[in-house]
Amino acid sequence: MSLAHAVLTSLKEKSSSGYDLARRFDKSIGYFWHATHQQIYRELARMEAAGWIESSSAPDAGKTRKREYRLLPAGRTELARWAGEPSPPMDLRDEFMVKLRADAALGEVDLRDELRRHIGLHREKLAQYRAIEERDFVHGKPLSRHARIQHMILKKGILYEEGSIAWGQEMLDVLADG
Amino acid sequence: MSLAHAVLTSLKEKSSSGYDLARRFDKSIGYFWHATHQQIYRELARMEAAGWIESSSAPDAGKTRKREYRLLPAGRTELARWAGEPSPPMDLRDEFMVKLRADAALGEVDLRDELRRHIGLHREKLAQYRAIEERDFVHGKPLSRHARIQHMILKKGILYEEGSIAWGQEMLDVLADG
DNA sequence: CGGATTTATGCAACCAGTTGCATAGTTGCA
DNA sequence: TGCAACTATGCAACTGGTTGCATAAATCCG
Repeated sequence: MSLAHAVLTSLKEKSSSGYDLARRFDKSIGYFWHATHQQIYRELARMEAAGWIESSSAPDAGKTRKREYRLLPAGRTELARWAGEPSPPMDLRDEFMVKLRADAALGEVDLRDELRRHIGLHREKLAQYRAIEERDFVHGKPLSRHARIQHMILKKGILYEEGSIAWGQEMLDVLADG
Repeated sequence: MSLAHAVLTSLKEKSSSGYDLARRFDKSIGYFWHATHQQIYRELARMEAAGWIESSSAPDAGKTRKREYRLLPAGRTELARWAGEPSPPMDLRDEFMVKLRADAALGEVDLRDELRRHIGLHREKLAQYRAIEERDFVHGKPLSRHARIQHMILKKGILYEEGSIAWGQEMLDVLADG
């Protein structure tokens, strides 16, 4: 399971509350591993019970229930152990591909509008990623190892979105001829 | 949920036993939606209860328990209804990306061997896909709408594998400099 | 002042996917 | 003849992910 370890990584970078983690997730590792706030709270509770992290009322909590979670040495050890293990290659699960195949078999469904919508979504994400790239990585100055790895992770996302857009255009041509 | 509809699509193409479906799954739509034999048998039972498919002892069953499942009109209607609904864009869930990020944060994990292994797996899949492409789609003769759509689905897979290989090479350079 | 939105946490129920195991007939082969 | 491998189906238990809901304080804004 990766969610716990993704959270540990986030906490290594910065001690945070569950809420902050949930938001930061969507803007970083979330490109490759999405999680709802529910899952994150559940993992935090488990990991605290396992002694991987600890928590206390957040410094900026005021009267709220806000808690801050911090990585413990046992959590760091566990993260390193897990990172060194082999991982299965990503498996693709694309519902739209299944629908295309259904259309191929039935020949009575018009998927062009839906495909155009998807291309639009890919364009939006690509624009977001490019904005982050320009802001964080591309201004000539030399980058740290940490930053170069993060840049490559972002690039993987950019590559995927670009590929999806190009492929979508071609698919649109095929559906138009039908 | 898509698994049921992926199975319906397969049955539209050809009435089959659960075992055959499980094997064909890995060689077609399985690129974009993997399923174990367990899941498939469970879906078949549900769909038969719902009246979407029917079954009888397979013609070539002999003394075995082998059953053949067939699509019913209600199943075809359901498949068309579902295919016309909007679908969420695929969400990426790549464990290796999470590990890379852990490495970036910890700076003590060497992921180069694992990355090389992944590049190798992508090359293997790419070779498989290319072999299927040559066998089924590329011999000059004009293709039906059905075949052109299937070809595009395969191309999506090819594009993904090619992108992963190229990206992996670049990532290897970044990890080498560390 | 008061209602809408945002921050922040969490329970409970459900659903989908995975794993381990059991069963039973068929085929290959030494 | 016997046993290993393959075809074929299925149950039960578990894990991970999703959805709906509940709570509660802070902040925004007319």
